[in-house]
Amino acid sequence: MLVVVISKSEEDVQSSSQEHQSDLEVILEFLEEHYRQESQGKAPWSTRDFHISGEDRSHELNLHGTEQDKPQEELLPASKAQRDMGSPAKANRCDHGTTCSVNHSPLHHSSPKLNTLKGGLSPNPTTEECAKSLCSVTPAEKGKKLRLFHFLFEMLEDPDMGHCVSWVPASVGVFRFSAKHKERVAELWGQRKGNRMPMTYQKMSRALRNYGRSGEIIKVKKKLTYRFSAATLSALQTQALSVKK
DNA sequence: ATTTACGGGATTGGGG
DNA sequence: ACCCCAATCCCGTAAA
Repeated sequence: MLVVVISKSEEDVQSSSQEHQSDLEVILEFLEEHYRQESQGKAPWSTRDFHISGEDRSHELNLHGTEQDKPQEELLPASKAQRDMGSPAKANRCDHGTTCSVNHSPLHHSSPKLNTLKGGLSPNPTTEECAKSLCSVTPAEKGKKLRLFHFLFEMLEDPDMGHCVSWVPASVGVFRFSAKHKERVAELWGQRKGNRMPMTYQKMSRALRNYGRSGEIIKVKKKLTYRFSAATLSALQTQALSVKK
């Protein structure tokens, strides 16, 4: 396992671009966490899952997270004005209500679907907390609220939101907010929750940090960057797949 | 020196 | 009434 990582590192050193360097840092973060969990005898994912499929996927992906932000920076010029207006979501892109017509990823309307993780939960039993929390969250069925990490996953799977949040290439489950549009994600989150007061990135990121305790989402030591735990991610992905079918 | 992002204790609110 | 816990508020600190 270490061998794989080392070879990856060398590759990054060779390419020596700053972006690759940053990704490497993220990967190292991931490794540390992995090691931590393993040393507790509770590795929630297999070495294979992490290093092979993860790395392989990274080579397939041709995206560059930081680049993604730039070309579309001005896509949402109205977002601030809309925030001031009070009920912006409906005017802007779909707030996942019943009347949206934007082209969506298959996951887009997943608030009801993602909320039924129970059915699609992967049989990965090692992280009991995660399994428990994911299983217990079936808001649509039970009338509970949508959870923040479901919402974020939904955003991440939505190509239309790529300029606000996006997966970090070459690192499994790691995602990054756009510095310019992070507030937009928070806004949408607040709207989805039906909050009276506008949600902000600051508040949302605090909620994100709270996930650190349960291990559902872990902060990466890099600006605006977080990582889904493997268990959470696989549960969400499994759910996504079952929704697709 | 200033701005932005992070960290975390305290509080709130909904569900069981 | 009480407990639990995710979400939110708020303020201090770190980092760019």
